[in-house]
Amino acid sequence: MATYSPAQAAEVSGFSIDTLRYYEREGILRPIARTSSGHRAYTDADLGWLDLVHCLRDTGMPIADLKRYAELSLDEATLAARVALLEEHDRRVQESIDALRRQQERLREKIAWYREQGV
Amino acid sequence: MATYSPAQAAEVSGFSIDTLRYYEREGILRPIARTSSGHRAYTDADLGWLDLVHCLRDTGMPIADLKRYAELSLDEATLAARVALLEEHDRRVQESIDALRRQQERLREKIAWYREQGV
DNA sequence: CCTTGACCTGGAGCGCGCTCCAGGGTTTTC
DNA sequence: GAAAACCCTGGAGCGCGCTCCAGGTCAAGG
Repeated sequence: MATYSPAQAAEVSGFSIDTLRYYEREGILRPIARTSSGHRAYTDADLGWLDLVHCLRDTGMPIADLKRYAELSLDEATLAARVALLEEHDRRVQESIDALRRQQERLREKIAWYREQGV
Repeated sequence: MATYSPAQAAEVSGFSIDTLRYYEREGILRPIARTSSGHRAYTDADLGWLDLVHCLRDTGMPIADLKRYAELSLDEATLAARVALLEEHDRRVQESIDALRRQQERLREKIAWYREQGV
């Protein structure tokens, strides 16, 4: 199995090296394997998880929730709970998309109104 | 013209009293009229502006941009610039909606994958 | 009158999510 | 074998957008 240096992991995942360390400290990443000299060696599994983390962060999941999800992932028996968590998050994402669209509609009405005033 | 106490303005606008004062300090609200005793008296025009502010904040416009917009509003001759600013913002809102939808799609694929694994 | 509650100001504090730094080891390149 | 590049740790700092506080003024009800 291939491993990745911190710089490579940052490159692939799209997070900065500092952010990767921060996530590890926060318990969002399980402790990353180390080389004999103590340098981190990220695995494909780590990068796969980081890919999901990116998706969840981009959709506004807070760090604290991500941490809870990561803790659940340590126990195989929590699969259903994890799916439930993702589905709950999906609902919240849908709500924020809807809210955004509603406000965008109001914004466009405002612009149209300006246009009518002869701008 | 009706006026509104800080508490009423907060009630109507949906911002807290502290936030209203903060916005005034930041120059997002022009200086609010005062009663003889120095208490703020918000006008209908102030509340109308706050309504737009709420829309812009809800769609993610930063405080700094809002301030620029407010400064433009002081000069009648900047109507076109203001509309341009709103349209630019509308584009950014559209982009974030699109990004959110793309990530939501990935999230749903992940959930579907879990489901296939027999959750 | 006196109490109660809303309001005032200037400035400090906070929660979030990073980001940066000092001071030190390691590994790669020439 | 020396310089340059990369990595380590613990902890401080930061940008944003509020939110709260101390210490004081003002106004309406009983």
